[in-house]
Amino acid sequence: MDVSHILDPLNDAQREAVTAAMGTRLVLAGAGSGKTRVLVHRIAWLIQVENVPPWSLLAVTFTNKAAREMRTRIEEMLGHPVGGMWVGTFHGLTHRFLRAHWQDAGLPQHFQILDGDDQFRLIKRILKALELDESNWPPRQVQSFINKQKDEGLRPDHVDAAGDRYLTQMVAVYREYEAARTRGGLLDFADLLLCAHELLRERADILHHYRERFRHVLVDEFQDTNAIQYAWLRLLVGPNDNLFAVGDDDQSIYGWRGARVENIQSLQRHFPGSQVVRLEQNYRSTGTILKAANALIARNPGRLGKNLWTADGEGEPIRRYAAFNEVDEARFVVERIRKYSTEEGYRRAECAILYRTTAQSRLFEEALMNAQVPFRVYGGLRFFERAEVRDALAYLRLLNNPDDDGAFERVINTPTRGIGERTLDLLRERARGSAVSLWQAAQDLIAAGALGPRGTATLVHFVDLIRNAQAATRDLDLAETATHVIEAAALADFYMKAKDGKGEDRVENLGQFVETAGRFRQEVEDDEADPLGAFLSHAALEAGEAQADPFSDAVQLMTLHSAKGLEFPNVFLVGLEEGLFPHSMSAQDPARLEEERRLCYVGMTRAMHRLYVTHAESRRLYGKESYPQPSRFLREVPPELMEEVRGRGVSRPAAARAPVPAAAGVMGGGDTGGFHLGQRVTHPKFGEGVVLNSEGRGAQARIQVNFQGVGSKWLVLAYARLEPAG
DNA sequence: CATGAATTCGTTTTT
DNA sequence: CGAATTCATG
Repeated sequence: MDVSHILDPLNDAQREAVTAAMGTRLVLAGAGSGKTRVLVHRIAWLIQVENVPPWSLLAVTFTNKAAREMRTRIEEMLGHPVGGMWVGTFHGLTHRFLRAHWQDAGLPQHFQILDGDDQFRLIKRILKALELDESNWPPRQVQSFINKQKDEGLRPDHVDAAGDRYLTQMVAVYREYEAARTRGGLLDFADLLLCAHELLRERADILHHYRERFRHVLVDEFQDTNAIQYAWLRLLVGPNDNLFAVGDDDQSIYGWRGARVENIQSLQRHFPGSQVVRLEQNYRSTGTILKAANALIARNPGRLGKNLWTADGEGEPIRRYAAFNEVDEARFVVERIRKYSTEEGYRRAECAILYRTTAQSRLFEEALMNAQVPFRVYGGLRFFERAEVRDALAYLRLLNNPDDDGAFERVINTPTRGIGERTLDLLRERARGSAVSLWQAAQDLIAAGALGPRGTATLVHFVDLIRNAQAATRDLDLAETATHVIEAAALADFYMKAKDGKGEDRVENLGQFVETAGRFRQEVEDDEADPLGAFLSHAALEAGEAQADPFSDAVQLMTLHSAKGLEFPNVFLVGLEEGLFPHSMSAQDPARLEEERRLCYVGMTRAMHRLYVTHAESRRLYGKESYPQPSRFLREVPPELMEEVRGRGVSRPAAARAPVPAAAGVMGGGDTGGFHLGQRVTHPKFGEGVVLNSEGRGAQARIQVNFQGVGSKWLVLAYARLEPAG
């Protein structure tokens, strides 16, 4: 077998990983070191050289996009489609597994998936039923509690709430949630893994079968795995010991949603024969960018250790720009982008603006709009998340299973058909009282004549609508069914009449929805027994692309989180200010601060040729002016790698120079002697600076001032001869 | 039951 | 400041 096509494009470390003998391998793949390439080539190596049959391979990723990319690249490399191999996301694969083993897992045959939004609504309904006040029990908090437990593999019975009133109540809600979820024949995202794990754990025969089959398990982005995902992997791999995990502890940025970097260390403990390969040669960035990123991330303790290097040149210095305010920051960035795209021949799509929080995008959107520069913002609503699409989906769900309370609640009055809160409350009460679905309760109340003429009529109308649609679509395919239901419910009319001006868009999306359903039907095996059920799962597991035309040449705007895995010739990392980045919510906890630093590392390593870091000296935040210090991350980059960009000689706007006085002593908690935070002051020895903080009162009062060129100092107010800067 | 006013509350997000 | 959600009123 000629293996040159597999090995020739690889460097030594990559080759070592790809050709490794059987056994568990941990590939620590630095940013831009060819991680996907290694995964793809490893699979090609196993199939073509080690003669591993494709059906004994399982490759798992986090996102559908990554899964698609991996499959495409494998098939390109092999020159033909690979049948039998399982490539997908954790959720996609476990879903497939549970669909095959619904009976063993004790699930209804046509169980459906509860997505995040449905889950949230269900929790709200439960809180209401339990008469818990939402201000004391915020649904978001309850939701994250439940998901956290599940991500740790804990069912309600496993949570030890002894003696803790708060926990006890949370667990009670969790239990009630589980009951409602089970009644509806639903699994949430975490359940997919939890149930798959439990089934493998409890059924030796099934476990044996899958271990025999999947002799090779490969995982991408291993540092992002949570407890249950890792437990599932371990169980599946078992004594085969053929786990090929690729990850980078320095790019772990999802700790807040349950990811455990520690899994990387655990892997080496749990698989004692495992070997580590480091990929440190970077093919993306200039030497300067890598040096800066290395220096930054070196501040984090407890790393596995990795130093990126490049065979290419140093490149340009990192450019740092101190903007007067957030508007100036946006103006500056847009001006540079214009310059690069007009004078230097870069495409606009080769410029990315990366920010910490989504709220920051607006300023850049405005500035780009003013400058008439096309742009694309990532992370908006995706196709299956649009209200009109979710409405149409809810109708399909109701056809599929009328006892789906979530779907019922969503469309009972969409379009408005005169069923209000009071009728709905009666329904809910009845449903809860007799432990039946809302659908069943509706029939019962109609039969009992318990509703009054108006309520009865509207409810009968709705029940008939669903029943008739069920009957009428029995022999129709997916797209025809969707069309029928949209017609029958008069959804298009409803959106057109809504005066939010989005009617046209919405109706167009409905059309696209029908098309999507049609296309799905074609892609799915013809022998799919339950195309509607499969389509609904697909909609839940894959929310689709976030609109926008990926081919247009537009500046890319996104959060640092969504930038992971991408690269751009010109990167603008904006808002590098204390409080914003690192975010104030993470400032207290060292672990979270380290994650912020990794986020910064991820951002910097997205840049190929040029990296800009910007911060504003004054920023309007929540309607108030703030005067943030430059981010500590700026100080953690060696100064010799950076070059300050001066403004174009525009004079500082008066607003930034002389902020509106705030009440003395309020913000810093101390006595400021008439100065206020953010005020510019002069000191006979240290020169000009900005008031940052204060503490103490009277003779003890101290004030912190950040002096230009000197740094920040705490001064005793009584002795410091401070004067307002003129 | 729909509409505008009042109020609240501000990370990161995939499946 | 602005969105998103709740509240009071035709």
